[in-house]
Amino acid sequence: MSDTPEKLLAVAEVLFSERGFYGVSIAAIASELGITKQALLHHFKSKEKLYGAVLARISSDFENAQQQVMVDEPEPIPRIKAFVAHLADPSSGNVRRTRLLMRELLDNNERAKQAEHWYLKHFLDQFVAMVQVVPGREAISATDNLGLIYQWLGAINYFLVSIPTLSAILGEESFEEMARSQGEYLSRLVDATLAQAHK
Amino acid sequence: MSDTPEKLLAVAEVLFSERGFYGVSIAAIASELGITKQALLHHFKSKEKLYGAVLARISSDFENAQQQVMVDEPEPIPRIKAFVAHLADPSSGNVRRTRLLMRELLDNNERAKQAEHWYLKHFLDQFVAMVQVVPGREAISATDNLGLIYQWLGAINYFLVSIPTLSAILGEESFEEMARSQGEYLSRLVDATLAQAHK
DNA sequence: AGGCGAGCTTACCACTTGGTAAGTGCTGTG
DNA sequence: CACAGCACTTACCAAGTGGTAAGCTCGCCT
Repeated sequence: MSDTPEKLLAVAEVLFSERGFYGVSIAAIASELGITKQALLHHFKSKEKLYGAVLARISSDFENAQQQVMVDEPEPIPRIKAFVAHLADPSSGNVRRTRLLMRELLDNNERAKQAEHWYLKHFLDQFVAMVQVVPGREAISATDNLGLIYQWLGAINYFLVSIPTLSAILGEESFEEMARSQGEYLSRLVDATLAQAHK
Repeated sequence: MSDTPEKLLAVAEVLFSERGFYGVSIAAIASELGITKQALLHHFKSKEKLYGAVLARISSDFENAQQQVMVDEPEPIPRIKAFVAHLADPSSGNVRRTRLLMRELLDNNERAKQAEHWYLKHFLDQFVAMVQVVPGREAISATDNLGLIYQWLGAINYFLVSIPTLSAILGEESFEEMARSQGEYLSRLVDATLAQAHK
């Protein structure tokens, strides 16, 4: 077979995001790939390390998107909006990545308490820097800016994670309406929270 | 032993919220309770049913809190703020409940796709009703109001779920600063998003 | 030609999983 | 006193878990 490691990680990402670390066996991932469990263990020495490689891939994807928007959009506020819109875009793989990161957020204090490097630390630092160049926010502490970012990330991630449930309880057409408006909701959220910041 | 069912559910809630449905075995829950696995299976016929009972308990807790705030606080906006503050209060058991519900949100489309009654449906309906009585929002569609609520819930839940991670990456003192400001952040979020709503 | 390591495979391991079956002791109630 | 039913136990099970050990085949380098 000899799939590329990229292919292995992509499949593992899908399964881990759908069922979580404990919910997926290495045998299940291997079977999805059409290889044996031991072939998978041959590439990544353990299940933990495979999972870690998946996380590292996601964090590097996010940082690339961040660099991209820094180049594409020079104005601070439109840049933030563009980045928020990218993170919330369900047509990218971000729904899957968001689900996986949410699971990691829930599990990591059990499994990786001593791992001092949190995968998204750099991503968050960059995000804070993006907010701190907005006129009027330079004087605001990094912690307060992070608090703001967490509101945005919370709104984005909670919606993405809820998509299957919302779709089921609202019905297809009501959900579609809500999903279509989501971009506008988020844009307004960024405006509103940035505007009233000078408390 | 003959613990009350309440005690069994409380312990199961703690474990499920920490490690998730797949991460906890019924044997682990039973051992934490000091009873045998089969004693636990005797009360709740299966692991699924035990988990369902835990979820039902949480949703009834939330609805009770909702009824309470309806009585205590007659003014629409202060009522919403009080309820948001309650949900975000880490000193209540809400951190645990939020974690569990977040896991359920991630897992339920796998495990309970056909279960037409979503545990928090009534909670959400009530919440929409709370927003719809705010002056100026009566004319706004339920879907749009739900979109707003999802931003609040996202901000609250994402922060609560992130507490262990944030505490680890920021350090204890920076995290404490952020946590102390959290109530104020949320109050401003509600104000800001309600204020600019008349698009 | 010989050796070597990458990339597998088959065989196996101890352990845990959720769940069943059958029985035991206790506490009513007729 | 008999008997029903609740709460619980021991004994067991098939299926799956992550992981190890050892061997096989191939291309590549000396």
